[in-house]
Amino acid sequence: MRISGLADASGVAVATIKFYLREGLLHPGVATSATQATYDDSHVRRLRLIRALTGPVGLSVQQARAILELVDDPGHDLYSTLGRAVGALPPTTTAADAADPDPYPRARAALEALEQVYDPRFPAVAQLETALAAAEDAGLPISPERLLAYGRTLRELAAYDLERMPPEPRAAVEYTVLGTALYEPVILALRRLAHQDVAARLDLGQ
Amino acid sequence: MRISGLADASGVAVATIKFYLREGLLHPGVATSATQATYDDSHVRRLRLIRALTGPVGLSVQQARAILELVDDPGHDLYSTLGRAVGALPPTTTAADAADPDPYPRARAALEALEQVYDPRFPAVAQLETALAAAEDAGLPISPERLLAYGRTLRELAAYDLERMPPEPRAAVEYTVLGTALYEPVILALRRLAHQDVAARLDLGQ
DNA sequence: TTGCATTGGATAGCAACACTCTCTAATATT
DNA sequence: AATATTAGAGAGTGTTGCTATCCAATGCAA
Repeated sequence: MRISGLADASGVAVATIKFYLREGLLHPGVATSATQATYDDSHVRRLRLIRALTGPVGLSVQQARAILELVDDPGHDLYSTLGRAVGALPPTTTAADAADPDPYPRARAALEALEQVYDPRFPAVAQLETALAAAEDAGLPISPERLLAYGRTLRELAAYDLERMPPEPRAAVEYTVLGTALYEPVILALRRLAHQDVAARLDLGQ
Repeated sequence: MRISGLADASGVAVATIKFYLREGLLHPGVATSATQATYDDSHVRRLRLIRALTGPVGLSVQQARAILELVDDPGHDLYSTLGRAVGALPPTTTAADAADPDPYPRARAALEALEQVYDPRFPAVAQLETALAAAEDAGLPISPERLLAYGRTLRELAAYDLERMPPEPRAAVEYTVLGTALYEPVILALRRLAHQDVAARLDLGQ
């Protein structure tokens, strides 16, 4: 398959495919001459993945590249690979000042209350801190009880996810990394729909 | 307080405040002369909210304006106000073709399985459909069982949220609209941390 | 009251982003 | 032989979220 065939098969414009090649999101085809290369099904699948990440998931090209690199070349332990995947996902946070003895007070309190194992260098800790601070700044602070309720519920979901992890390591990394990214929009949509469902029942009951 | 005082009090640059005024995110101060206006605490609070929405929550200026307008001027029923709020939130989806008899097959199946009340015009339905289609395209389809598990759990969380809704209508709208937007990053961060916690315990157990 | 600082308001500029277009020389295809 | 397509590189485009510059009017301190 040549580039125009790949464009047809994937629904992505030739110019855009060339852009992804240049940006290193898509592996090159096999060159058959100075002006020709052939592409196969792996390119079609990869393009679908790229479009899913840059489209519905809302990643930038940079973030998508980071995720794809992790899938292509995962580390050996799940814990740190997950950490790196989350670091590539929005919202982007900057590392805390090394001199600060307690850079994430809100997040630390929440995680201690939940009795969760965590590493302060893990990006999601900073993300949690930032999100909690933002809610506070906006005048809607999250109470410890609510945080506990949220945390417990989400931990159930996480356990559900990891119980269903494929046994083969390579597939496991793909499952966890892509699952983190791809399932988040589903979770947000379901939460929004659940709110509306509950609100509708309340309105009807009035 | 003049504009430079507002800048000091909020930590937002004068030029940026002017930008928000122009864009209609921030209400004007009270003009005291042709070249002077005074700002008060309501402007400081609003700026904090704007920064929370455009920063950690990741909204564009356009989206933030839509949310703020809803908070300023809510409708009377919670259900439709929530609908409009979700419509302003990412991921943005386009309306389905009116001719299509079943524009959201995946979302419909999920919501029917969950026995949830929903309106197909509600933006989160399209968001769910898009997210489910993206997961499929990327090669990680979400099984009906998983969707059911996610949906049930998130419905519990939604019920928890609405139980704690303030009684006063105006405050209720602010709570639901801002809570939808502001708490989402918290939920994502908690989910990511829960995954890592579960993964760490698995690694240790090996 | 003189003179420097600040203000509101308008306009222009800028850097990042995700493409998209154009061009060229080398090949394929017919 | 004529036409189309390709890889690869570079420049151009439209959008976004500020940021900088200017101006004339005003405030305020000496």
